[in-house]
Amino acid sequence: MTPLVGYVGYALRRAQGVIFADLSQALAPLILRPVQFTVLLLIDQNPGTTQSCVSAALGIQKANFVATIADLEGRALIRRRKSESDARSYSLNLTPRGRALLQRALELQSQHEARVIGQIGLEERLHLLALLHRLAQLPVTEPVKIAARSHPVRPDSEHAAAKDWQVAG
Amino acid sequence: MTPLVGYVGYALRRAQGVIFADLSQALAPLILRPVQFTVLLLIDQNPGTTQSCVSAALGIQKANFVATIADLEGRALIRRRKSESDARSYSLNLTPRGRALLQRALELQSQHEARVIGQIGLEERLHLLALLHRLAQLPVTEPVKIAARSHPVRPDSEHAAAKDWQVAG
DNA sequence: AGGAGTTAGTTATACCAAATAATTATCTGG
DNA sequence: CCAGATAATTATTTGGTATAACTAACTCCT
Repeated sequence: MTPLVGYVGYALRRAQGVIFADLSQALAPLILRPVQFTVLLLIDQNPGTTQSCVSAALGIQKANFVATIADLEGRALIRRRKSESDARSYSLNLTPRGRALLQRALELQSQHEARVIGQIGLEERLHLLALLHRLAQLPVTEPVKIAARSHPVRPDSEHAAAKDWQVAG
Repeated sequence: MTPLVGYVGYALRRAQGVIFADLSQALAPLILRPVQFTVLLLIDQNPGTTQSCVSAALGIQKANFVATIADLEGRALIRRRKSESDARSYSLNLTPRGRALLQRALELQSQHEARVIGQIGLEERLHLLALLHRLAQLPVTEPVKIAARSHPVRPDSEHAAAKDWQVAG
């Protein structure tokens, strides 16, 4: 029933879902989601960076990034201070607590990568990363949105719900 | 700013997004989304199949599949008939119009795959598919959901500055 | 034959991620 | 100094997914 396995798009989607689930599971004990982990990591490696920088690096719109950063601050994992050089922006740093949590997260994440290596091997993992990197460089034309459906489910149905666009993070 | 490229999860996510966008774009002239394309393809290759079969094959919950199938039927691309052998289910088939559209979609999709090959080459594409297949076989423990944020934004945030956001509990 | 339990399809609902637009405060370049 | 750009925030909308409940029809078991 699934001759789709021969399509790159489908295979990518499947693999992405599995890997994401595994990483989510790995970080769950820390009450950290993958995106939160990467935010901590980026701040750690770029002390004093700003919300705009981090969100841009992750491809997240700054508006949607506010709640994420506010949560991490609320958990005392990061600190936000008015930037000296630019009063509009905040400079972000990890708190000692954030650094400690990141340390534990990195261990869990390396166990996750170890599972990946268990599936495909050390050398093939590097090969995969190279291939994915090349794929990601395919020129992206501006995403044209298609209406969820051309015809209402039921003409008389008030708000026919249900959508069919895939992709999740 | 992105040392994340060395992580399989991140690289997968990026590549998946780009490839999905390219396929979406490719199918846009037909007002077909990737998932609709795959539904048509599966029905074409499994004439008389049911909604449950198709939705299960695609990993979509049957409840969320209703609107998708209703739309395709509304566009006269598929036909739904009460199954003879099981009056609960519908048997699905493409209409001539659906078959014609699928044909055009397949051409556009093969152009899409050609672009993929343009990025990584014919042989490497097969290699990639094999690697992704192995990744997808990583045992998935039941996805443990983590709350989007542990500390919800204040409900009455009319005059709430960022620093006022509270730690819930 | 007949009821218990199951399955196909449907509806309604809730949740969450992402996109958009508008606002305020601040910076920068001519 | 002012016009325009930028950082952060808020509110809102949209789209995908998950869940529960319901109806109708099937299966199995005795």
